[in-house]
Amino acid sequence: MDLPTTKDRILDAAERLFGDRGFADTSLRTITAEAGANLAAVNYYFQSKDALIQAVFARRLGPLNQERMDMLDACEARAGDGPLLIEDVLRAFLEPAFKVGHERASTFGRLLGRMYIDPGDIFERIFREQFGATKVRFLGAFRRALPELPPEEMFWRMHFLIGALAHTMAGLHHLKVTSEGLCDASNPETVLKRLIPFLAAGFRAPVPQGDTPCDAN
Amino acid sequence: MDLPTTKDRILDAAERLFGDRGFADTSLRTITAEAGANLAAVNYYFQSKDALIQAVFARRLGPLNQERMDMLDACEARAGDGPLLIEDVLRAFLEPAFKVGHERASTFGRLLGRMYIDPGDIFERIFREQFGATKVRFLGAFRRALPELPPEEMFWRMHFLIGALAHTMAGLHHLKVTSEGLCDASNPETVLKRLIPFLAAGFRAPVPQGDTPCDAN
DNA sequence: GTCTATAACCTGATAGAC
DNA sequence: GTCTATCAGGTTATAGAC
Repeated sequence: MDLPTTKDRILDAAERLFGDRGFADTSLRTITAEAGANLAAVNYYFQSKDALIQAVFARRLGPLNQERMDMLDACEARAGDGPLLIEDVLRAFLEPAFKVGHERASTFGRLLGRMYIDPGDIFERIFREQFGATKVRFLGAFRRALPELPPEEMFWRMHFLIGALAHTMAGLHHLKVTSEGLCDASNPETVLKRLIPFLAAGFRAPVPQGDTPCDAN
Repeated sequence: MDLPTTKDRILDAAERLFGDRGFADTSLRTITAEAGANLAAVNYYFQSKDALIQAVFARRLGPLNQERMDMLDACEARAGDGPLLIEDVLRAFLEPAFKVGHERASTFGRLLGRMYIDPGDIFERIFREQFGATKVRFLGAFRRALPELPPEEMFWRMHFLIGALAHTMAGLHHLKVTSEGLCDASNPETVLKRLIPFLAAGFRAPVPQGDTPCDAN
């Protein structure tokens, strides 16, 4: 077995430190020091700090979103012409995220959660490049699972879903402190078993008044 | 009517810029330039950048959490010995946040959303100092509204609630883009009318298996 | 590929004139 | 209270030796 390359060690260190402290607060010096690499190495392998940030995300987001699609494929194959269960769609979207968070000792989990909130043009681009196809596929699946939901309401509920996901992944430590150790998230399945029913019930909630339903015309 | 003081102009500029770009990415020079003040003024009125960040939060969070408590008081007075409706507890927690976000042209809204995610010891302290009493009061109210919910599950669901709130406030622009302009949140009541039913249904969802209910002994 | 050295710049903070 | 000037230190990025 080969030792990890310098490039990989830099990516690993960056992933952990960005997740811990944020992007602006993590210097290339800190990253290369933790990676046991030279400061100049980060400019040799990547061109700039921004490019390093992009590389950190690209390494995980490609496989992550592929797994989401695969799970959704399996869901739809199983459903055939029958109804699509909202719980299954939610699991296809959430489980790969929590699994990669857990595998990487939750380092990438914090990072993924932070991506949705942190500012900067980089993230707008990362989002467009990495999530475009995923967004379209899941939007369709959510609509198929809940056809009576008006499009506007669907976007809102997906927005709430993203919020619960991002904060749950980024703030698990926060939860442990607040609950005085009662809540433990060392196993991704523990989180999913609670998050999926919560969100499924939210998605199934009656549509608030004043909205035009999909099939009103 | 008096013009805003230099101190207030600095606070206003800091509030806006911190919300837009984050804390580490906003320099004191940028803040004082936007405020039309001198760089040294920020160290004259506040002692340090950290102290300025704290002041920005303290100016709004005190009144915000007081209003939450007041609304909860009114809820509980109305309920008397009867049941407490989860929708009312949620509104007491959410409405003041969205109202302050809207009044301030959503500048403080983005900032408030970011607070939950951004790193650093400052925020842990802000959270402890500003939210301690609020957390205790609302935990009690949520328990009274849903007494059958096990404590662990309650913490999880409050965690999901915070996530939906934070991301909804911080990422409203994101939602507008994703929905291609379909979703508009210029009015706080519009958001609440969608968020409260979604979350209420989530809180009322059946408890997942394997949990010990409150009244199991 | 990996290093040292350094350029060019930005940061928060402060001293001291007015 | 408000300004200029500056300090001391950090940052990214790069040039060039090995």
